[in-house]
Amino acid sequence: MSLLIFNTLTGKKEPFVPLRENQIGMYVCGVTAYDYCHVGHARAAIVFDTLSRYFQHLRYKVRFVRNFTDIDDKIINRANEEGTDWREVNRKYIAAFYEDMEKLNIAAPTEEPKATDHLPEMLDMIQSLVNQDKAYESEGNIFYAVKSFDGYGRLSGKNIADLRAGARVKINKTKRDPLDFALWKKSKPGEPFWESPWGPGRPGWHIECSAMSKKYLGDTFDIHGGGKDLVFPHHENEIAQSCGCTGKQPVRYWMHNGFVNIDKEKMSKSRGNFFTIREVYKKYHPEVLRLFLISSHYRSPIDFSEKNLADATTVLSRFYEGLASARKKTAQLNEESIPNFREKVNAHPVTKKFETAMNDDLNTAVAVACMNEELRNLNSAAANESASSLEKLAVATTAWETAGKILGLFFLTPEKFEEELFAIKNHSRNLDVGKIEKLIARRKTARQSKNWAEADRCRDELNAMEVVIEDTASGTEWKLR
RNA sequence: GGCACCGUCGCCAAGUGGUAAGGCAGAGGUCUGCAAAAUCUCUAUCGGCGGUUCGAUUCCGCCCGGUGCCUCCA
Repeated sequence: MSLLIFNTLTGKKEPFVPLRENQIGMYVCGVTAYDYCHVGHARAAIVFDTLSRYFQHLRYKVRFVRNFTDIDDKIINRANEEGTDWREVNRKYIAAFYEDMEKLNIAAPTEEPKATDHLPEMLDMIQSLVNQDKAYESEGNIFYAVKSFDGYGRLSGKNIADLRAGARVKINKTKRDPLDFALWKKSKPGEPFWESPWGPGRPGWHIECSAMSKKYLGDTFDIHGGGKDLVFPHHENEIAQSCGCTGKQPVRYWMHNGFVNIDKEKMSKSRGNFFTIREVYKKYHPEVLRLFLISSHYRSPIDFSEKNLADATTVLSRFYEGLASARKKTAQLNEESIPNFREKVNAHPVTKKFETAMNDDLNTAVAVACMNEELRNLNSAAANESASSLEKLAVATTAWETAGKILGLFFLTPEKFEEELFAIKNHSRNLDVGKIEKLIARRKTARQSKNWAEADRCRDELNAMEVVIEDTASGTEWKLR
């Protein structure tokens, strides 16, 4: 049973074999810091965070690099629009990025390099390409000569001859070939610039990833990830640059996640059909968003909709409630009191099923299904009075919870989750908690005197406020529908 | 125009050459004063037409429908 990963380069699922035993080098394209992140960014972050967590579960040491593009036309434009400095734009949106990601329980990567901190590395690479005649200067710009690299197009499955250069973008007359791309762009007056052997300018977009992945992970590393939209030209160009420079294949496994759609169409900035992550947080819990995004396979498109988020909310609430009741039932047990606890957890059927799903190209959809199935067992066992089964329940609960944590779930206590969910649901309703509690107390009194009619009246009133009550052994509990 | 991908229950979503996971919604039962929660049971032959095969939803071809990439984009 080994891990299979779909490699964009070959178009097939391949057994994953790391370059160095027990150690993985992984580079994921981060964001250009010029605006708030949308749900598409969340998906990419979640996919590769989950992959990293799973690698760690498999006892690999992961060196995870995720960059920030902090110099680019869009950043400069945004600075002009907002009437500030481009550095201020970076500061603002990188801070926002961290806020959004933390709430999604995205773990910090090992390294988070920024393009502008790596000018020497980029200039070195460009120089090397120029020296080898794989890049040329034209009017203060440096372009990569695509024709000099015969592997160009392999990643994206494109035939260079088939590309209709200029079909959608004006042909730049300063290039020798329309497919050539900029390694270095001459700066225009008033733009930020760095000195170079070819005059003042700034790096092209693609070169930063080649330079930074090389610096932090070496000439060849295991995994490079990003959204499908980066396959061409970004990653294609990266291969051309890195390979052109070092003569080595830079990446062993290329992984690309599918898009988040709205009404079947790709969510994107240019279409304007996007929801920022922070907008979503106003109505749905961040962990709900995470669960929703891992409920489909990472390479499939996923349709973002209110119904889907609402369904995910229902499921996650069930997860947390099940976790709470299973833990409550096994509260008097601990790891030490159960012989070979860890081994039992690792050998538990849910652990095995979970690993089988994840080993199949990170099939989180099946992994979530496993959790749903096991939850039924957990709930049944938690409702069972038999003390002899408690040990089993404790093992099963930990196995189940561990699987959830690898998926990046259960980063809150059930109580905290419930509290935050309440806050989100109540945000638009603004219910009077005092009134709710008063009604529950009145119902309690009525029930004690078997005045069912009065008790039901109280409940109807609560129901009208979308308050659902639940009579348990330890008293009446309530939550928002 | 080139190159890819997708079309599975009302909705979401896995999957396999031998007759289809899971979730939401729905129906019924248990439990409950009644509810709720939990639990149990039930609900699809996989866009269409051909082909290959003992057998296809799963492979091949065509058609229909949808999407993506060929510009920046997770």
